[in-house]
Amino acid sequence: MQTPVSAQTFYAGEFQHAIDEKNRITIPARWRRDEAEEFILLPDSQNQFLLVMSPEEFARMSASVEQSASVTARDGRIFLRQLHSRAQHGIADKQGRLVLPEELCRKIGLKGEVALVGGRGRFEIWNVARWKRAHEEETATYQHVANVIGL
Amino acid sequence: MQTPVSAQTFYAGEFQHAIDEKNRITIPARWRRDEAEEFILLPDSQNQFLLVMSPEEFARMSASVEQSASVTARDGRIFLRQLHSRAQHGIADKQGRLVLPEELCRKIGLKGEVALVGGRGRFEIWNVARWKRAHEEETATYQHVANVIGL
DNA sequence: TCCACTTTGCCCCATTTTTAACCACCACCG
DNA sequence: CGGTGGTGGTTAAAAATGGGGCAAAGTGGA
Repeated sequence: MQTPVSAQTFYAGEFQHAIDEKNRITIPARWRRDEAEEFILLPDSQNQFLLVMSPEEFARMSASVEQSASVTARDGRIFLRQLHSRAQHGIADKQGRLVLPEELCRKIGLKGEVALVGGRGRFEIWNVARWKRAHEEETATYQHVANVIGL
Repeated sequence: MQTPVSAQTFYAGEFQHAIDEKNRITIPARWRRDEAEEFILLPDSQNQFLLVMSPEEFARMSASVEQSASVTARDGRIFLRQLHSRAQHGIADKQGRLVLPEELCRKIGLKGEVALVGGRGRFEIWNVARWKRAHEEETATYQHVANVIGL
């Protein structure tokens, strides 16, 4: 692997893009690494949003579950089984667009406008309306912590 | 990392500049390090002003949250999530101007004239009117503390 | 089992919109 | 007056978007 954990990709910012009738989403140019990049698509446990990450990041995530002290070996196995069956491959086309399977879009409610939310090692794709709602809830926590650490 | 904490950049002073219709702000010449410098743009938790810092400084900030004893693990996670999604990359052009995303300007109310306020490792960009108000409030506290420590 | 026929995915091209590089001026300060 | 720093506009490049067409894969019937 070329990227050590400490140099994890950082997807900065938040974007709002269209998703067209063919379920294609343009990945922000600043987030692109190489042409025809490969991603793992993973709906979150509540089907609220779609997690997108590199195969390497996915491997890291799997590994961290296995090593977690707070999860029993049995639960870990079951979790990983589901994790792998829920995950899908996604490949960006030469225009830098990610094509999403029809069913995923329906399940998560991705249509028209979607929000792309950056993060460390991964990013999320949301239905815009739902994202705004979820975002506001988190803002309270954000402000609280910001005050504590003086930001 | 090349810059040790002790050699943190210090942006001295306070400037008042125009922001043009393309949302470009000239960074004071004295604050410039290299050509086409890269910054992280982070709105403060109340959207009162825009924090600008180097990627290194941002990494330091993230790390300090993770290590803070006064924040629970869960709150820390939520905070970091938001921190990373709120932050944006900004690159200065060859004239030494920072281009701000349209939405950030709207959210924080940056238009026409803005105030650039220096600090340790970072600086802030304010709406002029709001800055003056906040500044006056702070001046009282400053004088009080100055008297206490004999400055 | 083989041959239509439909469906889906992928690739490429064209258009519009946005972003970044470049150039030129003005104004202030030494 | 001369250089540096700040500002405004123009041009060129890149990104976002939309649609068309070919090819491979899947389906059903003879």
